[in-house]
Amino acid sequence: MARGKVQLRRIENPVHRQVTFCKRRAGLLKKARELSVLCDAHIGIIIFSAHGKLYDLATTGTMEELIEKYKTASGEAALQRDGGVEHRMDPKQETMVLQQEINLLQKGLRYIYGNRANEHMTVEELNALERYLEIWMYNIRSAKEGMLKAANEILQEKIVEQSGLLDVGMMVADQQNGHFRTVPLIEEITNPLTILSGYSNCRVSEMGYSF
Amino acid sequence: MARGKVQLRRIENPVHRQVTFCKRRAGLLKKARELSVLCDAHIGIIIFSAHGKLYDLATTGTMEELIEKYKTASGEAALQRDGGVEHRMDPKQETMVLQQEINLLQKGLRYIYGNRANEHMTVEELNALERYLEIWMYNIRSAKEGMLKAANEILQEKIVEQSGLLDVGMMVADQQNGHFRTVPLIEEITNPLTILSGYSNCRVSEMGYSF
DNA sequence: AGCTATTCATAACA
DNA sequence: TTGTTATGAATAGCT
Repeated sequence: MARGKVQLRRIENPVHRQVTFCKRRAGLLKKARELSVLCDAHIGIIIFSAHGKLYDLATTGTMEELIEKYKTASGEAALQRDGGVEHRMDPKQETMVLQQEINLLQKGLRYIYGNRANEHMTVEELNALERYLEIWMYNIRSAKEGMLKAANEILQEKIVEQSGLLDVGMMVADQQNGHFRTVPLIEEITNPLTILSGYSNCRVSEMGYSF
Repeated sequence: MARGKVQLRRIENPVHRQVTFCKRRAGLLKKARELSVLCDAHIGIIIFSAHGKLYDLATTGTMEELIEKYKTASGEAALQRDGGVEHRMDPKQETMVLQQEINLLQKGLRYIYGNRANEHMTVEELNALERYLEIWMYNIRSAKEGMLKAANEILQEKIVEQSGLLDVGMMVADQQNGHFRTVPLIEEITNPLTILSGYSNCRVSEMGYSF
């Protein structure tokens, strides 16, 4: 920033690095204090030097209070507070949320293929991220389709062998009226994450599979 | 800092204050990232706007990790920190870990899909996201495999045993009748990524698959 | 730690 | 919001 443009990479010279660390750290904390005052913001900053020494700033109250607020705001504390069950949303609402989340995932994936230049990451890093997400998407879709398709095929097959006395299909109870209804098959399920995470997240026995 | 020296007090004009908040917040986070890279520092920043909206940055790993380091470094006794197994099995702890994964993924998505100028991920965060995705993939495969295997076994078993007396399919009991366990399909799923990270070391048989 | 020469950040404006 | 520009600030390289 002065007498030479700075390169955005680690300063190799230890002396230079230490000096820069002191100066910029002071600058960063000053900026934070200014932002806090100018805009009524509450700011907490935690800095660990390379050797592990801690520097911190809390413009409002204590760092602990900010951390608590952070945990609440980032959604973690909410689950702990109200015991996990009662606060849960109605299934349909939850489904909508999940669907939106999946849409966002899919949008993100589409965006990757948009081939945008980026100034904050190296090409190698972006490529690595792309590869992971490609693999991710592939496996999600494959797993979803493979699992449900195979499950349906097995069911169909077994039922046919049993001479068709039984109702064929996956059934699930409607929690509202206690009636059974058919579980949507693969065509209706556009959200691979939801499906897999749903099954994965539960023990099968707890899911009420009954054959 | 330009076209007029700034006064270090709250900006009264709401429009000016909001604009300044946006710009200076971006500047602050940029400075933090630079300091982190240049000097090998690990930095966490928590910003609450006047209205309570959260903005955060963790240049290394996750904010939670930095908070843990902070609590240790600042001499506070770490709360309820004990043996790995018990710790791992505690649902609340598990929820915390999973929520961290979710936050990371969502941040990744914001980075990918949203305005890259406003959302930044460090290499460390990207690496963490990569690790989560790997675990995720592994568990999806395990779950799929486990489900199909279990389903096959049970279908074989039950169909032979029951000789077609029972309905074949996935059934769920109404929670009220107590006869079957409720299937926590959607309502137990707080987020797609919440998959199995707690079960990643379990074999299918250990996951309680039973029909 | 101080001291500039420069680059950077950004307040006001569009 | 997004961009432009005139200026005030921050700071890299030296002492």
